[in-house]
Amino acid sequence: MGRSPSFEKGLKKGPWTTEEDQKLVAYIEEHGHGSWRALPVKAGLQRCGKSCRLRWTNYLRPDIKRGKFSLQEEQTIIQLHALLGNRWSAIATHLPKRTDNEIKNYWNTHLKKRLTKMGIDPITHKSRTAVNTNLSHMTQWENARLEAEARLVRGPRVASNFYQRFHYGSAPFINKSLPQPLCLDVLKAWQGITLSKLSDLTRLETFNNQTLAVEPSDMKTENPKNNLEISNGSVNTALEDEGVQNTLGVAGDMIYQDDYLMEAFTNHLVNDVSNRSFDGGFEDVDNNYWSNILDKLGNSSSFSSIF
DNA sequence: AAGAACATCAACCGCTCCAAA
DNA sequence: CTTTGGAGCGGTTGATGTTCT
Repeated sequence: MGRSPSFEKGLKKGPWTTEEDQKLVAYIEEHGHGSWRALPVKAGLQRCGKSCRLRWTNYLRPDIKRGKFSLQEEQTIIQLHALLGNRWSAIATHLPKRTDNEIKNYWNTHLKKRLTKMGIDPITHKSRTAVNTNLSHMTQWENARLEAEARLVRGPRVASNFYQRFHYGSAPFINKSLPQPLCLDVLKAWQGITLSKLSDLTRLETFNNQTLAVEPSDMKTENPKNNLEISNGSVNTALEDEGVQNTLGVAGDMIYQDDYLMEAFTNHLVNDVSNRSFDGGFEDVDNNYWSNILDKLGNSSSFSSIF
């Protein structure tokens, strides 16, 4: 837009000093930021408005949570990234008190590398290892997701439409007068269910005395695609008794761990929506679709009963 | 101990979006 | 409808810190 770079106006660049921070905070606390462009002069800062806005939104704002990301935050980022791609601001809206910049940095410096180490393409979220004896039964879910993503990621516009239509309900065919159940709320609901059910599973380890082949540390950190092996049929029975077998995605003799289960659910969701949208147009995916899933999640959390 | 290599993250740049004129 | 300019987004840079050789 032809705005002059800050250096042409003799404005300061680089790291902010404590004094500058204090000036900015003091001004905004008293007057609000108002026009960012006008703010620096009023606040007595030799900075461009853009620099002030960035400093405030990414660092000085009082409602910012700093420090290490929790496991749940990491999971949320990975899941949302699988769904939304590099739309950091959209991802940030679902991580309270975290900034898009922080999430972006965290993804690039930690999560991306971790996924790569695990053999997962951080862009497509596809497993790089075609053959893995322990994962062979996951192929169906993986394929379903890939097919769905392939349709969705034909171009940024398609992906963008997908997100905007489902998240914001901004498409003209959606009745804006109704409250919009959000697809990401569905994901959150599912996440809540799987996390609670994993607590059940942990309890079952001691209940059954036939331990699942997993250490607590494996359940939460470096290897989300580790499987929980059921050591014998009695555990299966116990799971059925608990009513969590289907919920936890038991397939054959395996149970998917929480992270993978979340991803599997996302895949089902993307696939289901994608199929509907291409078969009958986006019009088919409206409030009722999300309400329906939320209802089903409230009553039953199995894949088969939802999709 | 020293310097090279790598990791982290605050900050910047260029671009797009969108409301207002 | 077109133009303008403010705000925000995502990619990238570079200063600084940490680890490795």
